[in-house]
Amino acid sequence: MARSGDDARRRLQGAALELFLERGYDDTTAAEIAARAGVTERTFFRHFKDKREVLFDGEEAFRETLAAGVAAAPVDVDPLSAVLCGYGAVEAMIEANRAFSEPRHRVIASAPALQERMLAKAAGLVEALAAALQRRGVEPGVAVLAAQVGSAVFNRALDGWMAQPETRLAEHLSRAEGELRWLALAPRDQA
Amino acid sequence: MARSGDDARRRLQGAALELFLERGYDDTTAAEIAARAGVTERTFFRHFKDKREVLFDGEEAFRETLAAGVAAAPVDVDPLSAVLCGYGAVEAMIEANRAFSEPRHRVIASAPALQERMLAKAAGLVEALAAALQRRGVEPGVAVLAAQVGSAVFNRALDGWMAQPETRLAEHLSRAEGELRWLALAPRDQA
DNA sequence: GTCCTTATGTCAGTCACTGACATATAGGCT
DNA sequence: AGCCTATATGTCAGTGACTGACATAAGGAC
Repeated sequence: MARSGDDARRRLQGAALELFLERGYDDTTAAEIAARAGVTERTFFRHFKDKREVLFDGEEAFRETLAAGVAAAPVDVDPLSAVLCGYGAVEAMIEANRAFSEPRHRVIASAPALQERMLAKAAGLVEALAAALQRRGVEPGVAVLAAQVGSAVFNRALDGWMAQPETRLAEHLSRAEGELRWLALAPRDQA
Repeated sequence: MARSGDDARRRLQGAALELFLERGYDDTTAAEIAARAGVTERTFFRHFKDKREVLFDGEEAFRETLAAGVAAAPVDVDPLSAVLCGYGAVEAMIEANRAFSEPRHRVIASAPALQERMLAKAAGLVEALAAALQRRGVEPGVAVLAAQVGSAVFNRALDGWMAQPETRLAEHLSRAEGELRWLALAPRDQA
């Protein structure tokens, strides 16, 4: 009955997404997810630290790619640009997963508990970005600031891309970057 | 036995903070908190939606003050400055509560579940800021971006203030704002 | 085949949290 | 005073997330 373990893991993720879409997150029990995946509740909690986590797999790989992207940025660029380089490195990853992340996003948006976890994951990414910046010699406090600002820019780009998927993510990113620069150096404007 | 209800609420918050400091968040049960406050577990959950929430009271008032600060900003200022005006409006509130928020912050930092809730509360503040900006005529997407960036600046200021409480929060704020402007318009720099 | 590792099942238990119902108390009304 | 209503609380039973301890089965190395 026990083969690779990764099979069960994937079945659990699929079953969870299905059930969350069908009945909603709160009305789905871990035991039900496990049953649909053909395993027991205990196995569910061996694969995932808690019920929320079943929707947040692969965030570690994402974080590492992001940090690698920052590390790979040209030595002489400013911190914010380095962060945006990091995000550039994960664009492909994101654009490839759109079909899966769309329903996932809908589920997350419907359950406060999942939104909380998403925010925690995002904070983890910011932390990783800041750490990568520090390795480039950026002062810790400024590194966190740059990482958070970069994250905000990326969020803006993501939202735009969700609304207009026909335009490339990279395009949305540079558009958001432009908005940031306008915001930051427009003391005396307004539409 | 039932007087104002607010008494019990305050006792619960005090008991929770004490116990979390003594034994840690995870090793403290809601029943224990209730017992120390002289009420039952059921009463605890009548006052607070869940165990985490006992440490996050008053965030609603904070959010409203923040939004009011944005609304009260001069009509002609740019979005980011309006957000910083909002934060300026809560400075006094924060500086006054330092004695209480220091141990609270320590507890939160020690428990992942509490950090998650804190992030959720911060996201709520950003949402309120963005909504306030929209009421000033700022386009929704840009409003969220400005709110997040402003929040990042304020976080930076808060960290600085925690480390150097002898300097006023306002001073840290304008310092952080300077760092942001440097970050956003320094394509071609680096220390 | 034996042995070891790993994925899983089983079971009992703790604790967060909820709904339903009973009770007590403060304060207003007559 | 006596009554009445709203509100804070107590009591109790129940669900579901999550954990620790122990048993078992399957795959690979020898």
